This record gives sequence, structure tokens and C-alpha cells, in this order.
Amino acid sequence: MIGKDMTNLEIAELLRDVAASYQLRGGKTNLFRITAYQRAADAIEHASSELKDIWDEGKLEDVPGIGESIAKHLDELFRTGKSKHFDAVMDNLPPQMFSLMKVPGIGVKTAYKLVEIFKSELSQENPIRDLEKIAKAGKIAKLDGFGEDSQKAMLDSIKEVSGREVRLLLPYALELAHTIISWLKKNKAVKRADVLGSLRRQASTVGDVDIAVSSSKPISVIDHFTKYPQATRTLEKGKRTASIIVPGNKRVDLMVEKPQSYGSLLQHFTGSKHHNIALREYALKKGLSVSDYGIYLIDKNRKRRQLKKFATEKDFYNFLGMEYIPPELREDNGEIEAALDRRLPTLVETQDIKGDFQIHSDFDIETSHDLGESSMQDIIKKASSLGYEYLAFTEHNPSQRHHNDRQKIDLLKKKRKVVDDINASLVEKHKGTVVKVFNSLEIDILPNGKLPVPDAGLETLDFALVSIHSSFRQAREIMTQRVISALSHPKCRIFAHPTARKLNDREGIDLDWEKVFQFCKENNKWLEVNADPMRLDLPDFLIKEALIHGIKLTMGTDAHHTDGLDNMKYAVATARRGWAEKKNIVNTRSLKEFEKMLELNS
DNA sequence: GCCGTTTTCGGCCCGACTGTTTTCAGTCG
Repeated sequence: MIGKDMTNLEIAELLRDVAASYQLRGGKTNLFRITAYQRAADAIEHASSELKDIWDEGKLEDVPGIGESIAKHLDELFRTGKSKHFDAVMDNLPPQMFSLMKVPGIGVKTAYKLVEIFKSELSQENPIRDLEKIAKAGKIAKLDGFGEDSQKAMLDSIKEVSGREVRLLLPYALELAHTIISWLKKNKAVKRADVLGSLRRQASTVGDVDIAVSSSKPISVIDHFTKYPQATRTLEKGKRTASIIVPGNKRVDLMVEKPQSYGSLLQHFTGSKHHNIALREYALKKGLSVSDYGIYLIDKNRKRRQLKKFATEKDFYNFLGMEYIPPELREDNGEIEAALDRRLPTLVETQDIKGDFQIHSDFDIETSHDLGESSMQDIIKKASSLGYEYLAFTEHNPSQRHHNDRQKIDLLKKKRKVVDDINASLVEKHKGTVVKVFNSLEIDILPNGKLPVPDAGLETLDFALVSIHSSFRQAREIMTQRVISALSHPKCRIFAHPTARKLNDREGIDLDWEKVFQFCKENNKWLEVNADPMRLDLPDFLIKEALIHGIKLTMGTDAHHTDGLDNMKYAVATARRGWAEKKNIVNTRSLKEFEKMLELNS
């Protein structure tokens, strides 16, 4: 494989393999080099742009965790397809061991030992499958340092590892978490239970579910937890924590803490790991040692003296001289510095939203894509119940293939009249009643950047969304021009689900975001945060970039049924992860303000 | 190997659980 073609994930994996190799060759002397490589791997895996592009711009060393040395090796990797240094470190180590390490419970030492012993039986193509055969034959239990229990655990892990590829989307993860919390609350010893981890930080997908319980009887709580009826296996069970596997091979972790220290546990277990590490490193410099039990004061000899406990997270952050940091921001992305300077954003909330800007009704304009299932009237009723003042009907454009321009225009005029009639009938009964519906449309951006709707059709609209539903793999320059060309029409105000990604399914398109951001800023175009749990698009890291460029966002649920309007909270969550405030979101404005913004450019 | 609101040298987050052990190594989050 040429280095240039490597994805961030593949490069991260390579660096982790290098770290593992160092661990094997004298882990003691290389202790910090190992963590350095692991940190670099983490940084690259979480980087918001492709490392290749960062390398193109000569900015490898700007990535935190990549210094002079690793940058040099990566440069060689990108130029020539390999790094002599990485190769030398991994030289003489059997490649099978790196595969075996993908099985939970098998680390560097175990993997190496297994390959040494079973070298002839472990193929390079699928060593995990071969290991399963070996374990099934009972050969693991007979080894020094292993037994029946570890052999069984190994077999269970191998069985689960293949089914764990797909990460849970937010709604399913939430449902799972709440089912388990309901079960936990059947135990009287449970004072309080909370969803923590990446689910509390509202990440777009969730790998496992973390739950914290406040209780003075942890043993009883843990015992009850491991008896969860749907659990397929107990992974571990201690005095304070436990883990189970539930159907779908999802892992659920539990931690229990006494009420007086519960704030510290919430903080610790919410993560992210990187946030906590950065926080603890900062604390150390201040003579404080942070753990999940609280904060220790340390003396000159680095001895821990006194433990300060925290019942709430707010107390915890304030003690460190910081503002309370909302969970969505805890990614070690500048939030600690901002919290120290008291300049954290006041994040947008669901109740700030005054309208939904992507809804598909069942009004049939003969679209090429899917039609909505609910009537305009039912949607208005639902929107009113959510406290909205306005909304936009954004069915897909009439299909290209089955209509000539005349027919498209007729269809759009028909819809215009229906929307006008509805608006004439709407009266404000009380605050939070929909008083205006906008006549909009979600228009495909054709591969050549043109719109499948003639100008006379566009004229019937209040404003339009444009989005990509085909030819996802165009080259960056072509794709960028395609988007800008479509957005150039004065009626086109919103670029909907801009990356076109589908979580667990499809990567986003390749765009020159810098150019798109600049175009949007200069021409008063808005970027959508799509609330569909499969999309959550713009993604959080691009939202943060867009806001730095001074771009405004809109929020739409992409609902095809009245139930879909309830998804707005997921768009809000994604925007919060991108540091968005109320003022950054167009549909937090009053109807009057929004209409003024609309006139500006149309 | 990385990094800097003490530092360009001397630090580097903190803890739980398991299995096979007689005090701990390995793995994980």
C-alpha cells in the first residue's frame, strides 16, 4: 500500500503496532516512548482532517502528540510508502500477533506468547480463526499462566469480536441505557442512576454503554446488575465496577459510588479519556492529583495528603478554578483552556429552537425520492405541540426523468397555492403556535452542479435547500465547484446534510471546506445540521470550523412523519458538540427576524 | 517520544478486575 492512500485509521493502527513492538522490546526502558506513540495514534484517529492533507500542507507537527521524530517517520511513509524506522522496530516480530491483539483481553504479551507457541498453526490470513480452533481443542488451558477460565474467556471474546464492528446510533443506545437503568432501579439500594460516557457526551455513535449508580451498598447493586435478564455474559464483577455483554455484542459498564463522592464519579466516567488526561495533567502542575474518588492535595515529596470529595461536578470543576464544562465539550479540544479563562460558550438548547427547517409532508409533487407520510395539517399540529412558531415544507423536487419544465412548474405552483391557503388560515392562538409555514424544497444538486428545477419553479419558493443524493465520489475540486454552483442561485439558502455521510454506512463526500465556508460567509448561505440519527450532518468538528468562519447554521429534522419532528434534540446535541450557541442558529430567531434574514439575499 | 502559565530538561493520569498467583502481571477504560 502506498503511504498516500492510507486512512487515518490505518496510520493510527500502524503507530499502535509500533508502540506494541516497543512494549515487547523492553517495556521498562521505553515506557514513555510507548505512550507517546499511543498518543500520536489516538490523535491521528480523532483528527478531523485526513493526515495526508495535513502532511500536504506541511503541518504534521501541528497535530498535538506528533513531534519532530514521528513527523519525520510519517513524512517518509507518505513519500515512499514505508518507514525504515517503523519497519526496524517491528522487524522479527510475527505479523499474526498484531491481529490477535484485536481480541479483547489479548494484549501484547499474550499475543506474542501465543504466536511463539502456536507459530505453525496460526496463518497470516486469519490468525484469530485459527486461535479459536486451538482454544476449542483445549490447548490454551494447558499452557503455563493460562487455565480453563482464561481459555473460556478467550473463546467468548473471539465470538464477540466480529459482531462488534457496528457502533450504536444515539437513539438505540439511549433506549438500551434506559432499559438497563429501569432494571437497576428495581433495586432499592440504587439512589440514582445516570447514563455516562460517550452517550452523555452525545457523540454521534456509541461503542458501549456506561452507567453510574449512586448507592451506599455497591455490592448489592452490582449483584443486581449482573442479573440483568438479557445479559449474555458477565465480563467482570468487582466491588465497585462490573461489565456485562448484552445482545448485539454490546458492552455495558457499571460503576457505583457513595453519594458524597458521586460528583467525582460522574466527572471521571463521563470522560472523554483525553479530557480526563488533560485535566489530570493540568491539576498535577497545580499540586493536585485527580482520581475518580476526588482530588488529592499533594505535598513537596509528591505524597498525597488530603482527599477532597465532590458531590457535584460543578463543585469539582470550580475547585480546579474552572467553569463547569458541559459534557458535550469534554473532548480535549480547547475546553479546559476556555473554562480557565471563563470563555466557554453558552450552548444552544432544544427549547431555543423556534422552527424546523427540513420536513417532508405527504403532499405529492411527484418526487424522485421518498415522499413524507404525514399531512401538512398533522405536521403543523405536531410542530405547535413542540412550541414552534414556524416551519418549512421541504419535499424533494419533482423527478427529473418524468417531467418536463412546464410540468415541474405546474406542480410547484400547486404546492405554492396550498401553502398560501394554509398561511391564510393560521392564526396565533397563544405563544408557541405555528403562525407561518414556509414554502420550500429540498433540491438535488446534479453531478454537474445544475439544479433540476427551472428558474420559474424556484420563483414559487420562499427559499430552498440543496443537497447531494448521487455521485458521492467526485474529486474534491469538482465536488466543491458542484456545491458552490448550486448554492449560487439566490433562492438556494441552505446546504442540507452537507457531508452526505451515513453513519456506519457511507463516508462523507470530499469537499474543500475552506472554500465552501468562505463562499457561505460571503454570500449569506447557511449550513444545515441534519437531525436524522443516521446523518447528524454537519458533523460536530465541521460545525466548530464553520462557526470560526462566522457561518450561521440551520436545523432540520428531515422528518418524513410527524414522529420524526421529535429528533430535533439530536441536531441540538451535535451543534452543542460543535460549540454552537443560540445566536449561531438561524431557526432560534423570531419569525420577524428570520423573515428579515431571508430578504437579505433573495 | 512529546511538551512548556514552573521547565528546552525532566517530567509524563489514575485506577479496577481477572487469573493464576502466593504478591503480581496483563489488560482495559
